[in-house]
Amino acid sequence: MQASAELFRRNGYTGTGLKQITTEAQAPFGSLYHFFPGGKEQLGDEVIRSSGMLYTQLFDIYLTPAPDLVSGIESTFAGAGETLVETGYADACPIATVALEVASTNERLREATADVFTAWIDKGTETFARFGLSAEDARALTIAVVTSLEGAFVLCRSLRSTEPMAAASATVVARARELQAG
Amino acid sequence: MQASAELFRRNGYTGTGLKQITTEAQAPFGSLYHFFPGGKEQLGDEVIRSSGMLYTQLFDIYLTPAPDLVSGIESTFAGAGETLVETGYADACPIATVALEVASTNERLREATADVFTAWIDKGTETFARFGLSAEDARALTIAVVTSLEGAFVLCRSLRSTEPMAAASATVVARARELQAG
DNA sequence: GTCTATACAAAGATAGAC
DNA sequence: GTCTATCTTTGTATAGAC
Repeated sequence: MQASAELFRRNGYTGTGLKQITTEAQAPFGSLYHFFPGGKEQLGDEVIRSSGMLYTQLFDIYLTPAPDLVSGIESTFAGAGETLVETGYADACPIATVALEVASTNERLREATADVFTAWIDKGTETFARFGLSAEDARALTIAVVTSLEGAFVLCRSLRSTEPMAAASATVVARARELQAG
Repeated sequence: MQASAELFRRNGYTGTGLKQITTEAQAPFGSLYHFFPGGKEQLGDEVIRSSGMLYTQLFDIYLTPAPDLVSGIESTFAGAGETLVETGYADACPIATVALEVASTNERLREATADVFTAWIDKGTETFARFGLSAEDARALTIAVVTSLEGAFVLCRSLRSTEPMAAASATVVARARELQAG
């Protein structure tokens, strides 16, 4: 399950074989179908949900303890950039690659990714509201953070540079200042 | 080639079979290896570059003729949102899915996607500079546009909603205003 | 030179031995 | 109940008929 998340994140859903997963996890092949009778799709579903939900806590790590909105956003993007560099631009969003792969091809998995993004947005909205934003503005800013992060991951991983992460950070900060000014 | 681009965009690189491509294109299987001796990787390389470079002209369509920076950006995001809705959230960026899939698994294709993004950034920087921004600011704003679009595609396709596109648009507009004010 | 037919490996899935 | 061995399909790639 841990190994699956890692492989899906780096190689995608269609790019990861079940044999590869059991080999990596040092588990016998048959046991996979014991724990996941629904096969690859059930495994994918559960991996998306668990690894996605795990990321919800990043809001608590980076944003909740921040002294103000702007510094919270800046440290979030800085943290994402560091992770990218430390892992050789491999580890980024746990579900982005899979989300794009399945969006038009597998409805069950598409819904799983949608549920994860929805959870992130709800959590972020709640967190940003504590900084004095209206519910509407807090939601818009959260979506801005998530979309900018996701887009930055695409460009950073392709270009092997953190420049897009910095540009994305400055952009969201500008929006945060604008919303905070009212 | 046209059919390949369509399939790669919707199903990804690993998710698209060569037989699927020749069937869709109503071409005999053998002819694929006649035109692409390098097999799937060469085909992928050429599809990424050609479909990616084709998108460069979107800068000329949406941004160049715009009366000002903000309305140009707004019409770009609005256009992306319309395309998404019209195609049932299938067609978005021609290379995003593939870019994430190959970023850590296929160096040749990763470079192809990087070359495309670099071309977009250079083209956008040039376009934005005409609106009076410094080269540095024009580049930062271009990267903001591309990352926000890419991230919005991820969320919009997963959630089947254009809300992220609207949030991304407002965010980039805020940054554009900030840069223009100096 | 085009294309059909096939080779060979790897995919997902299952049956049956332990 | 766990896992090995196998089945079927699908993938990429190629050889050879026309």
